[in-house]
Amino acid sequence: MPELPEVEVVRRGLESHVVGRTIDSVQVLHPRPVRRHLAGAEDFAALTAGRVVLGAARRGKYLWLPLDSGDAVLAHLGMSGQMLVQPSGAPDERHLRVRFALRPVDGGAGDELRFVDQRMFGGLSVSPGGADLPPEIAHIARDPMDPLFDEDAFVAAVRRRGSGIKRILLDQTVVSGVGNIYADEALWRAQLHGDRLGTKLRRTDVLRLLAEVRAVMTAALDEGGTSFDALYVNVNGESGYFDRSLHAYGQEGRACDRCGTAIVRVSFMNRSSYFCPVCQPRPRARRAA
DNA sequence: CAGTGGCCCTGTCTGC
DNA sequence: TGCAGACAGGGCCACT
Repeated sequence: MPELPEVEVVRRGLESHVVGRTIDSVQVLHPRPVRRHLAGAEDFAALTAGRVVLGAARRGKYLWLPLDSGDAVLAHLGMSGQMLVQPSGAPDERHLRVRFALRPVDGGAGDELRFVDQRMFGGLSVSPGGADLPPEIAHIARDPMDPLFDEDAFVAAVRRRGSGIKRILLDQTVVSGVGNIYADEALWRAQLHGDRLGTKLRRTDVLRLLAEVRAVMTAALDEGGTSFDALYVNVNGESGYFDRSLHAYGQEGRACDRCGTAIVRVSFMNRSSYFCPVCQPRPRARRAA
């Protein structure tokens, strides 16, 4: 369940291990992860083989690798995607989907960049001319850790919307990189209920919430960064971050770390929301329900 | 146009 | 034991 901090950790790993390398050959082992590449798997391989990777960039949860052709490999990890660098010859992972053979450097052993994805919500595509910013994701807002993130615009966008603040946090066109876990954690820290309407929030509430989004992401990044030395991306729930630092997400029935009240779980958009019913009181009833 | 909710996908876990 | 169903969930898209 990679969210922004985990994706950033992956980006750093790609930056140090893949940037500057030449892709010798590409093998697509399952069509679904390249479904967004409409021209098909063979075209995907043809456009990436022989190219040099010039960088590793990220916006929100999207990653892209600018190539020397001016195109970019655009990637989304979905909820179970991994990018692994493995020695060529290492046994294939059970859910290996795409293999990029990297040209050996200085006569060293060859290795591979592997896209592994169990549930295949994620995927790869080649973005034509997308080296700077793939047009496919140009509509996505900057994330809260981006130096160019516009706080005033964020506050204005939130206060313009008649949806609950949690849904707004998850809307990639308002702010990117926030998923279900960090949304619940930030709302708990800011003591706001996710159903509070954007239009009814005060500027100070929104700014406090934004600060908490950044705080929880920064904490996760600090912890995630340390367990990543060998470019080993563990996205199967054991980042070490989950058990130690979560106050709300997944804590149903456990005492709130602030007031001791049992954390409540409710269904939300085909998933779950967790919150403290005392620290994060529901907004006043919104007519029939 | 803004807002809402369904769907995609597979592995794991729970309950009958 | 075996099977059905719930659950995990980001982002897209159809619909109101």
